[in-house]
This record gives sequence, structure tokens and C-alpha cells, in this order.
Amino acid sequence: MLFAVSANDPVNAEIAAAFDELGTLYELDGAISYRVLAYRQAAKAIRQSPVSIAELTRAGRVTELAGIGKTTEEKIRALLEEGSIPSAEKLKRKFPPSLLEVTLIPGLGAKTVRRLYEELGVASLDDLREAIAGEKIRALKGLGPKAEENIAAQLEKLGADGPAQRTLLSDALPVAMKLAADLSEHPASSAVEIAGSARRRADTVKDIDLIATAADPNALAKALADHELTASAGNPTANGVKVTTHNGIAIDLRIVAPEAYGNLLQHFTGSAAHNVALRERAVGMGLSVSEHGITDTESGGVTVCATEAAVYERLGLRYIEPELREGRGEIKAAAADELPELIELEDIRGDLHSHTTLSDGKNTLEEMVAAARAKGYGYFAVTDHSASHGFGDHVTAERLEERIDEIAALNESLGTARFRVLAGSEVNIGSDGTLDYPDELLERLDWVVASVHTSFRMGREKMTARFLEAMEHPSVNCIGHPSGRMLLRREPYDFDIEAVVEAAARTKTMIEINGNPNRRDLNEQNARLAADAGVKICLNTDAHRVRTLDFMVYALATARRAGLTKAEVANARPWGAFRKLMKR
DNA sequence: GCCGTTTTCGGCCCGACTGTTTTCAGTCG
Repeated sequence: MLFAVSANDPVNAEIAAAFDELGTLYELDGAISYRVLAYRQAAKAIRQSPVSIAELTRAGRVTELAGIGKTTEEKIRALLEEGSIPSAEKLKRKFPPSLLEVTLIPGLGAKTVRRLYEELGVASLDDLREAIAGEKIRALKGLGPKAEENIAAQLEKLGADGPAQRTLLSDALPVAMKLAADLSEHPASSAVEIAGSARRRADTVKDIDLIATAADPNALAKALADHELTASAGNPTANGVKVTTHNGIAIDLRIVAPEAYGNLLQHFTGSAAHNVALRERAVGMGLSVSEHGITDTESGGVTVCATEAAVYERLGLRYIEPELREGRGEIKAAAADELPELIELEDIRGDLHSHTTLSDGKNTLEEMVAAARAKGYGYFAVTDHSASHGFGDHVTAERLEERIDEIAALNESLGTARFRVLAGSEVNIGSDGTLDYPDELLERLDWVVASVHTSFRMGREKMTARFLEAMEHPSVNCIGHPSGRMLLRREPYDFDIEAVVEAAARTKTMIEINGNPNRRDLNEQNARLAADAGVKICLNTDAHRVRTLDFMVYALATARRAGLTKAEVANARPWGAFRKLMKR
């Protein structure tokens, strides 16, 4: 794993991984399922925490997180102090660590894996291959030739491209939209919608869920199986079909009767955690929720809902936007009518991070500005890389001076048009927190984004101090892609997010949500934290060409998942009001 | 193991599919 190297504490992702592993070990050991579930939920809570779990634990506050109780707290302490969890060590003496990778094979759960281990001595993926070659699995009671074949097929798949990969939302969403549009146009269909994590606009997705109603369900399922994007398909039935596209994305189409369309869409939009919380609430009301309807437990009467809004209404809740459905307290908020009014794309009035051919962009200043105007924005900051950027894409102080004049002339030529181009820069924050242009030049700029592009692994304290130093600079308006994460590729660097947002609020430095779909940085948890601290958030694209000005939708998606309102987003204001929020 | 608009104990969401079975366990979402 690619974690920042420091002699300090394990980061949240490492602690979470330890609890996921512990859950699997207990599952192999035959513990009651709720105990296993509890560890998985603890792992999730740890992974999603915006603040350091190690620090929270030392402060005695970690049990404030939902899903973390006294036992988990003790185990985290052991992990911090001794480097491992005693109960996990004990279980690892019982089950070889290589057995854990066997549980990763789809279709093989803990119960089966344990039987394979105890009855056939299968302790690793290699052992499993041997057992299949010797046709030993089909001899086990309850398993047969078909089960053996399925395991063999999954093993082969695993060998080809490793365990199931997640896909960036930006790779999956266009495919999902194309398929939903084509299926909508099919004569047999009456409604098709994207559900699942793609509808919730998560950072990455495992597959794409499509929900439909159709006059001829078999024909619609067949249409997807025969679609030009489909590489392989399962058996199409009236209930739907599962296919894989040529670019390897799994698609799951489900077709239902129109009366229960709302129930089904709600169910398959998820998340699992949201649905669990929803059903728990329903049980308390004497109701039982499923994808087919809402049943009154006493009378047995079933309410079917054509819309999602009707599902939530029946449960005494305001409609909950898909982006909020992650089981992070949105049900309680909906019950109390305290859901935030989420920001919309139409609210965005400007984009404050972009590049041109002056550094590493692909379009000229004029082309980028014309495209930004066409989006209906009122202002647009051009922020090419700075003097020390490297890769031959740096901008010298002299060249930036010329750029400032070019932009002044451009603004002049726009005349009475209600549009303003901001002369800006994306300035490198050096490892000591200093910037790579002289102060006098920075003062001449309208807008300065400061970002870290070097020395990612300097350690938590130094990295935090580096940000604080940059934010104290009077010319720095905004921090760019603060965590440096690259989704599916690079972990965020280690820094104290709480200290950074506190300093940002104090110094009136904004923090961006970078909309590049590889980044989405701030992430949703940290964006919530920043907004709560009083930091004004910018939704930016970091566009390097005209086309990627569209990345605003991903910045918006993260903002909505963070529950941000229009008031919490700086560039949801017209220029006059935005300007008043600026540090200078 | 966690948690509290019935509860500090006793519950803890719901159904489909698959492969193996003559009624169900395991897995998944």
C-alpha cells in the first residue's frame, strides 16, 4: 500500500484495513454474524473519518463515532501501542493469513472457505487451484460440479486482472448514461434510470445499476445483452440481465412493474448503510421495507410507491437526495426536517482554477475564456503553474507579468460584458511553506491558488506547518487539491486537516474542491469539516482544456455528498459578493 | 460488537439467486 512514510501513527486506512481483516478472521472462526458486521462497520467508520483516528483515540474521543464502542476502542489502542490486535494475532495462528485471500473470491464466503480448509486443507489460492484440478471440491457435501466450475472461473478472472477493480465515476457515468439513454429509446421500455453508487455520485463505482419498467421486459433485457457496448452477457430474463461492457464495467439491469418503481429505485440506489438505517426506522413504526413495497406488519397491507418521494413520505421523512444516502445521519436529519438545501450546478457563478497553453494546458487563454463565458459564468480565473513547476511547463516571473497585461487587455476588450477574467496563478508551496514568486508579483495578481506539487512524504507535522505557512501569506486566496490524493492510484499525504481548516477560517483562505475526477479533493468528509469550521469552499475544475471545464459536475457531486449549501460555497455568489469574501 | 422515541439486555433489514437439494444453506447486494 502507498501510505505516506513516517515513523508516526498508522493512518485511518491502515487501521480500517486491520478491522476488516479482523472481521473476516472472526467470520472464518464462526462468530455470530452481528459481531462480524460490527467490525466491518467500525472499519468503515474509521476509513471515513476525516480526522486522525489515532489522535481521536488518544484523546479518549474515538467512541464518539457511531459504530465504535469500548471493545473496538481497546483494540485500536493495542494497535497503536503494540502494533497489532491481540485477538487478530490469536486467530491468525488458527487460520493461515493466505486463507484471507481465498475469501476474496466472489461466491466463496467464509463458511465455504472454512470447510475447504478443514476438509481439503485448502489454505491459499494455489491450494484452491490444485483442489479444482483434482476435482476434489465437487466431492464435498453441498457442493457439486457446478460450484467447482464457478470457483474455477472466478479464479481465472482473478488471475487475469486481480480482485474486482473499482472504476472512476468519470469512466462509468458516460457509459451508464449512454446505456440508459439507448434503453429509454427502446420501444419496449417505459422508464430507465441509473441507480446505485453512480446515482449517488460516489468517487468510484464497482458496477452500474440500471432500473427500468417495460411493456416487454424480455425484449428490453435482450436489447442490453445485444448492445454495441456489451462484451459479454448473462441470460436475459423478464427480471433483467447482467452484462459486462467492452471496457470491463459490470452492468446490472433490473426490470419491474411500474407501480413499485419508486420502491425499486430507492432500494437499488442504496447505499446499503442507508437502506439498513431506513429499514430499522421502519421496523420501529411497525413497517417492513423491501424493493417491492412497504408492508404494515400488523395488517399485512402493502403500500407500493411509484416514486421515491412516496417511499420516504410513507416513512415520515422528507425526500433525501441520492448524494446524501450514505447512512451518515441523513435519516435522522430528514425526520427532523433538517436536511441541507444542496447546492445545484446552476448556482455556480465562476471557476477559479484553470490552465492554458502558457503552462501545461491544451487551449489558449482566449479559447478558455470564451468557453467559460459560454457556460454562463460571471468570472473566471486563469491560474497557470508557477516558476518552479518543471516538466518544461513552468512560467517565469517575466512571462507572468506579460500575462497580467494580456488579461488586462482582454478584460478591456470585453467592455461592458458582465464577465471578468482574473489574472491568477497556481503557485507551488515549497517544502518550507514559501511560494515561488516574489511578493510584489503575487500582489499584482487578482487571484492566487497555492498547491503542493512536491515533497509529498515529509510527514504529518511538517506538511501541516507547510500549509499553515502558505495560508498566512496575504496573497494566497485558496488552497488547491489539499490532500494530493489520486483516486485508485495515490493515497493522500499525511497532514492535520483540523489544524488546516482552523487556520483557513482564521486567515480567510478558501479551500477548493478540485473537480478533476481523479482527485475530488477536498473529499466529501473533509469538505464537511471545512464548512463546519467556517471555511468558504470553492468548486473548481483545474481544467487543462476547454472540455474539462465540465469537471465542475464532479466538484459539485462531492460538494453535494458533503451536504454543502449554496451559502457554504464561495463561487455560488456573483462577482461582487464573491469579491467581499476574498482575503484581499 | 453496538446501541437505546419500547431497551443497559436483547435485539440487530430484506429478498433473490444459485446450486444443491426434496426444503435449504450460503452468498450477495
